[in-house]
Amino acid sequence: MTFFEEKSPLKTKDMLIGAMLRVPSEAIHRRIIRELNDAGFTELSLPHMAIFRFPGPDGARPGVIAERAGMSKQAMNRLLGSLEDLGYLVRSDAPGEGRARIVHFTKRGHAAFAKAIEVLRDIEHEWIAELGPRDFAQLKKLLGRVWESPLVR
Amino acid sequence: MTFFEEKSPLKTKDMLIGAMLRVPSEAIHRRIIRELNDAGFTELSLPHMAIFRFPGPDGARPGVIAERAGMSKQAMNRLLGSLEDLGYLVRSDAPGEGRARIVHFTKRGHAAFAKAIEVLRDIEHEWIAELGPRDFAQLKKLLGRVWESPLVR
DNA sequence: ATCTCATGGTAAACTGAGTTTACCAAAAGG
DNA sequence: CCTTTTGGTAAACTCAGTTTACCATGAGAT
Repeated sequence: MTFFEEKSPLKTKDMLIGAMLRVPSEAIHRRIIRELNDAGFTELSLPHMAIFRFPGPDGARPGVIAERAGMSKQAMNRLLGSLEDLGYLVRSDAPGEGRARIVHFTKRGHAAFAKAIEVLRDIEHEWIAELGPRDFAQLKKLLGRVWESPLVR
Repeated sequence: MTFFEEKSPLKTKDMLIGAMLRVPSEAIHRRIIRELNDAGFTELSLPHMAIFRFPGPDGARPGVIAERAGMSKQAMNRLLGSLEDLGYLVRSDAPGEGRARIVHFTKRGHAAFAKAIEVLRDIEHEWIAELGPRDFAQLKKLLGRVWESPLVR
């Protein structure tokens, strides 16, 4: 029996905003990884998503990517190293900027990132089919207002 | 410079539903842990949230809690063990149900869980203040429709 | 010019959370 | 009874992330 098949179903009216955001967010997360794997990017796993997530690492410096992901430069650097070994990206020197380096996707990296966005767009279409285009647009608009507010910092 | 102070600000119109759900969701997550810690529940950390999250572990069996959290029984059992050591809960035999056990909050566990819900309610009030009660209700309604749909499975 | 400091990156040791593999105990069902 | 199913537990292993430490470059100060 899975969580969602329990005897007394969980009522959305009892739910607070935390769970209501978390559950679909995690579902999307899992789906992206699965579809990426199915599409041939088999080495990509959950931690790599810290790199692939919006707005993507291309053209950014490792420290900035780490900061976006909310993790240490060291951890991020290791992740980047593994993705470099796997041929998804390269780190090259940023000329005339001291020790700074810049991350660039390889062809494979671009392909994977494009696939992730494609999956996300598929998901949006499914949500549109479920909610209707009007309500989906409204949902995104409301989430956009949350994003732009100080609530999320 | 933090992520949110970048030169060219990230535009919500470029954003896909994944990031729009993930970012506030993670912000809420971090906030709850921080406030729990500040309120004296200093030992609670991110992994424990797999237990404290809706609908809470009280009265449930370890396997069910594991399933809800999407992790193995073994990992969950270790987490439960640590929370038992910390005095947040007890696992007792479920009489007449074989090897089954039942988790119950202690006083401290109840207090922590209540605090988490309180923080969530505070957050909801802040969102209401930002969006207005009408739009916030609309947001929750839309997320509720997503929850009840097959999209999230 | 050179010294000092700030910045960005890297490396190694440690920690800790989760999976895999394996096993035990109780009930159910032939 | 013997086998299967269910629920829980334990130990070894893996791996991601932090802490601690260090190196290289450029900028500003004296």
